[in-house]
Amino acid sequence: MRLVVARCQVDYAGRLTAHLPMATRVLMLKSDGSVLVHSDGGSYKPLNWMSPPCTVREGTTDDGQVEWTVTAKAPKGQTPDTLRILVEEILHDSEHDLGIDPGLQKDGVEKHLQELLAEHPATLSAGLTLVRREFPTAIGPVDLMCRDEAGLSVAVEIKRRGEIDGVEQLTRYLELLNRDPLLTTKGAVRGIFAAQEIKPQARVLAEDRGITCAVVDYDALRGLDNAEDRLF
Amino acid sequence: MRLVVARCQVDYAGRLTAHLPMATRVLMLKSDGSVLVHSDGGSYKPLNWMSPPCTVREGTTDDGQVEWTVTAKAPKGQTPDTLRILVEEILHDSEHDLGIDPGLQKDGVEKHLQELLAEHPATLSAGLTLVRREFPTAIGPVDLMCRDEAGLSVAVEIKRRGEIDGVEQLTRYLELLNRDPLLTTKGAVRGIFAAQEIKPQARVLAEDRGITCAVVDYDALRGLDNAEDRLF
DNA sequence: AAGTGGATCTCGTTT
DNA sequence: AAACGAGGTCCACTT
Repeated sequence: MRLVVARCQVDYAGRLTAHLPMATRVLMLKSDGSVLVHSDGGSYKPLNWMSPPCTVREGTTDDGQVEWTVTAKAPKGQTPDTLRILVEEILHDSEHDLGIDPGLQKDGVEKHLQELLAEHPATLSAGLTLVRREFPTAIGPVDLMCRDEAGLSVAVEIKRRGEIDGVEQLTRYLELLNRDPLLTTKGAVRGIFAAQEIKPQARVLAEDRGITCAVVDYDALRGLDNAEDRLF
Repeated sequence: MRLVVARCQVDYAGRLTAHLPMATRVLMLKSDGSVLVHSDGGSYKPLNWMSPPCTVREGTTDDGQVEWTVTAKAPKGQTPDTLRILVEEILHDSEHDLGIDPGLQKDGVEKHLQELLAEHPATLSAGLTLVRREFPTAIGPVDLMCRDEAGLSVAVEIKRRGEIDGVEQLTRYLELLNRDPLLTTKGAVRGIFAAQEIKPQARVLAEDRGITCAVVDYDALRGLDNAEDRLF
């Protein structure tokens, strides 16, 4: 990774043509050949860039100015995109060995949602209390096992996006759970399908099978949680 | 703009939660408070980031480690997104004054002409039909690629003011396009140089090279377009 | 200000 | 490998 701060002008030709007038900018040259041109503002998107795979060629113009030409690997039969950086003055230039990056862990919302709903099961249905998280069955753990005011067992399946396969999953769980005499003493196990967003098809299927749909307000739950944290 | 290379760990909580294990990365702290965390690879998208408006607070943990907490301006009633950067070791740290950036030029006026002519290619030459806009070549996209009544390919270069360099540009495109057997089955690719105003020198050069000049009546084209809009 | 559609989209997952 | 959908989308333009 090479970090350069320079007065430069940038021209891009590819799907579109674009031009950056001479000004001071940050150039990030990654070891895979990709180049990012950033200004001091805006969002995470660079003013201009070249995505890998691509190659950087360093040259000089007739005037003796430094010129970087970044050429993308052309898709077969197509023409390569090019990024031309004309450097007027280099204000900073440093090279850094970052090593390989272990990469981003997206602790999906699903897991966080499960934690939050385990803390606040009553938001799903009034009077609901948690029995345990990750309640084991022969075909995998049920996200939340709860009990309602009437003492009935309630199995909760949590998804970020509620789609048909999630309903199928919960249905299979309910099938198994309803064979367990310990869970059905007061009556059949109820199912709640909880998600931030429930697709229409999934909702129809769920309701057809007597499964309750619960649209979860993630932000509200987080707020609820934070409010409690502040109390203690 | 502050550029930092550091061994750090990053945690994001917002629409989703995400975690970056301890590793060496580049941190870009822009003057609007926004922060970008980049690795040495991937595309222009940072591993993690915080978009403006947001604020950075520099603190120290109980262990004495540097910790940056970036907090987004929360939408009303909602909980703010946060980005926590735990810094283990700083390998590079520099501050740069970039000034304001003049911003990206995405060829604008010319673009509208291109749209209008793409809608009405026959105004350039009777019987002309559009094949595609921004037809790609190795040295940049041809504004319009068309076909005439005889089935010949026609490359159209559009300028607001037609000057010599525009003719040179179209000449380069034609040179490349005429090497493509798919475009030249019925004969050589023709060129049309279209502009609101064509300078005499450019006209001479174009005609010398067998390129047709077309003076575009911008107002008439707009009228034509509006008339069609009224019909449908 | 809110909504809409495109993007040099990027980034996953599925087919 | 291509196709499809979602995104902490971003971004410009419209209502």
